[in-house]
Amino acid sequence: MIKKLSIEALTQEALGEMLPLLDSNEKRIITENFHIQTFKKNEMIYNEGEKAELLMCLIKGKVKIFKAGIGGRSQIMRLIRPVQYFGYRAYFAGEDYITAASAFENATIGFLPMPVVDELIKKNNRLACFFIKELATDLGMSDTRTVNLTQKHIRGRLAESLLMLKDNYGLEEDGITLSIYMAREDLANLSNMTTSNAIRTLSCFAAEKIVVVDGRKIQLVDEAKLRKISRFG
Amino acid sequence: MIKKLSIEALTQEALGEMLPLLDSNEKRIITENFHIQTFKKNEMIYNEGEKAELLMCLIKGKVKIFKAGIGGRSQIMRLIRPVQYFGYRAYFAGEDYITAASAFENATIGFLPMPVVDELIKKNNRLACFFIKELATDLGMSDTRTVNLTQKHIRGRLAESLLMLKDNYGLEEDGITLSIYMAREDLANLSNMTTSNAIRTLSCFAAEKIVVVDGRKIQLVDEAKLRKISRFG
DNA sequence: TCATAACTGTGTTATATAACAATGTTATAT
DNA sequence: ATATAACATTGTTATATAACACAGTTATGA
Repeated sequence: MIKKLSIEALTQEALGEMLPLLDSNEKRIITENFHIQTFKKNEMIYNEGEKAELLMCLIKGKVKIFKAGIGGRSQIMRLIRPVQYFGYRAYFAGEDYITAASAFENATIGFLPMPVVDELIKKNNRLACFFIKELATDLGMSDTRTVNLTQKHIRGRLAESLLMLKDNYGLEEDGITLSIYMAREDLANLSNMTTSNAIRTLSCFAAEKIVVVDGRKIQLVDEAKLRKISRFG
Repeated sequence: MIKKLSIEALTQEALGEMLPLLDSNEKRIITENFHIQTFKKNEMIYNEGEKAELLMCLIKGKVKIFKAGIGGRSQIMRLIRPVQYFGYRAYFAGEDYITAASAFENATIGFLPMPVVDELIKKNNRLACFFIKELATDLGMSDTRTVNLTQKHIRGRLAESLLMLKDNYGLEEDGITLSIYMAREDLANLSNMTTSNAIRTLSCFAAEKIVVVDGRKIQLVDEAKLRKISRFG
């Protein structure tokens, strides 16, 4: 579907929520500076420590933003879905990247140089407000996440992650299967636990009929219970 | 010093970093809508769940932003110093407060209704960019904090906190005494550990001649070592 | 189609840290 | 000056979870 579209159409697609905020001249500026790139599953999009110079827009696929922790342990900070923007925070803060991003599955990403974005927001206040809202929302989620990851027990953290995956990527047509298929290791990195414990705890949930697990396919059978465990489990 | 200033002067003071970004008309609008309030030590400034309607500016004193966790355990998210803005994130995100704020010591705070801020931002792009930068910086710190609190061991977390306190509030004239005097419980809430462990670990640091502790007065004797422990201890 | 690697699953052990308890110390208020 | 409460300290025990090890399973690619 998307892959059949022209570059122009892809650019339009990539404007996403920003589209209604732009006039035709601004759209022209964007189109002229925009480029699109595809990434294979697990391919790095940017690395910790690199200079941040591009606004990125996920057009297709899934992307994970993560941070290397102590001893090679990585922590998934957030997951991006189409059409969402990412990669711009560091530039706005005047920093290099403090996170890394990789394609969780094959992905199509649009890029726009941040200086261009900067020019645009200096003239278009609604666009500036868009970024303010994005950042404010992300900051709230990050703060909530900090407390969840530090204070909840392992069951609560996993339950929380499963619910977050549902909110973020939704379910298959059957209405209970998570639309994202992740390795146990990623589930662990998302929930701040070891892979072994992610596996064990997920098995527990399955034994308690809260989820049905078939390989990487996870069905949320008893969402109410999951929510209860997430609140305090 | 500050307490002798007029309301007008206090307002000026409260504009802080925003001041150079404003024209005289904007300053007038702010002055007309601005009000100032003092808070006693430990007094609540806003609570979790309340509607967020005011931009706050700490003119004098210290403020802690915290979040109630599981079982009454509270997590200090960040500490505010003069002149810094806070309390605006939730409004921008269209949410109610997800954190609470209280005066860590007697504080003077300026308030400006967020709708006024919104109006100003819509017309003054440099002001909008100011908030973008603030939010982007805070988001970066929050992400870093998430990994620090979840992955570092107890010594590393405490060391990290001590260094953060130094960065945030600086040192007394002697060049080694932290300018903030906090209860062990607060140090614990900052570092995601129990009060007992904050006390124990701080005693350890003292025994290792990394710090000198005298009640709530903490001297950073060996900052290099503290930094090393923070990186991995 | 076989070899290799990546992933999943399970059991065991070690350990960091919370939980609890009890006591000492220092502020605060009357 | 004394009572009361808040805070600091120390020790002990319990426990959640990491660390490790090994085996089985499923992809991957030559």
